Amino acid sequence: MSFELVLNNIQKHILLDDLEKSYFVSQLQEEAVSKKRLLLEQGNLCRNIYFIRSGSLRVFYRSKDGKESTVMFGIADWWITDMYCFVNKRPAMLSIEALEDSSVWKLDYCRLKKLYTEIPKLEKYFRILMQNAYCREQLRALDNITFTAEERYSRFVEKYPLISQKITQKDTASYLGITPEFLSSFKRKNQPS
Amino acid sequence: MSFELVLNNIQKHILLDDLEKSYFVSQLQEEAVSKKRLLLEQGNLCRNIYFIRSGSLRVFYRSKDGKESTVMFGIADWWITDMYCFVNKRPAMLSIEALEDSSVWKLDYCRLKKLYTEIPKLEKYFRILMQNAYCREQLRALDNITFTAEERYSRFVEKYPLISQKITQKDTASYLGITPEFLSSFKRKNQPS
DNA sequence: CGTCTATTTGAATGTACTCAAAAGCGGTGG
DNA sequence: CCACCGCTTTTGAGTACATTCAAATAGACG
Repeated sequence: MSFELVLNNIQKHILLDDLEKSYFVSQLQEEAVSKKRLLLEQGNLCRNIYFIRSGSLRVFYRSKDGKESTVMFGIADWWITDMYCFVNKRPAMLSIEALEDSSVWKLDYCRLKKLYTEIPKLEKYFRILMQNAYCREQLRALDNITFTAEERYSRFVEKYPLISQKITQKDTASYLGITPEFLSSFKRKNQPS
Repeated sequence: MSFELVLNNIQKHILLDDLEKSYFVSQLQEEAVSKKRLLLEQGNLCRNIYFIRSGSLRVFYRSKDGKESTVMFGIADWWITDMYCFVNKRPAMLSIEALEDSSVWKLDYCRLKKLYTEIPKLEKYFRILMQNAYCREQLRALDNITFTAEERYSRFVEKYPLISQKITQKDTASYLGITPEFLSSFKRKNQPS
């Protein structure tokens, strides 16, 4: 039942035979999240890593005083979780909310661990995913310390055109680490229509 | 000849037999970098990943107008490189300089690739390294968008006491994304001795 | 000892935030 | 289908955070 997306994603990096494929997908569990609902809530144990089948999600941190910082957005064909808490079996520091009705495949820690021993090639697959994620985050950190808010905004729009189109300015601001008011003010300045 | 450090690092995560160990270390090449010299220079092809035997290094980006942003610091027992350019065989965007006389083991892309096929367990090892690096960078990005410069500074000192002790304020500032003048000004404010 | 770079200090400026209020927009119920 | 409600976005004034530039001081190194 439509495991195409995740299997194609995997096969960009490694080759699985039919048995491995069917075993891999047998370990996935479907979950639907409707708009504005949380897939993971800050404080709860983060048991799963999620592959997004459809929809879009936002991973964010909420500080004690209520300020939200968006760590990442996820769309179809992306893996998403609170990685630190997932791999260390800690209560989540991050929440994951659906920006629209979404559907994911989830894989819990034990199953993933078992998969690594049963299909060692998956180590390579996830090694490459982690490697890409690392590079992405390092570039983001570099952007954060190098550019002004305005520059960061235009770089974000360029890099993630699909995502930046569908999210609200409030969420964009919380990803850039600025207030929605300030984002609004420099968008106006640049669109003097 | 003192491969202890790197072999111990590996054995925190996977088990290699003696043959694998000796093969692995046979692929490493030693390189010495004296203080202020560059191990990698922005623009040059980034062929290697480096394991730091001794000393300390700084990975940084220099923009056209000469402003430097420090991406990371590395001390003994850490792996370091311009990961994005290493895995994509691109000219380096980052430079790596020695903060003091240092010594590294280097491993080039081809050798690492060969090692992955010959000792598949290494996929797990690097998967874990990449996973940790990803988590670290994600937390850093979160810090950058959530906290003020002053808060980021004290969090940095707490998280990396060894590193923060040995580096200059100029380098600290370039890691935090602020000017040395501003770092100096709030350090004074908090130490009214 | 002298040179070079890092650090400090201060004034002026620019970037980004806070708070408050108004306007816009989407969803929901009557 | 329209009216209302809640949330997002806009706008502006005042403030705080952080930079720039310049000059003085302190430290490191040959």
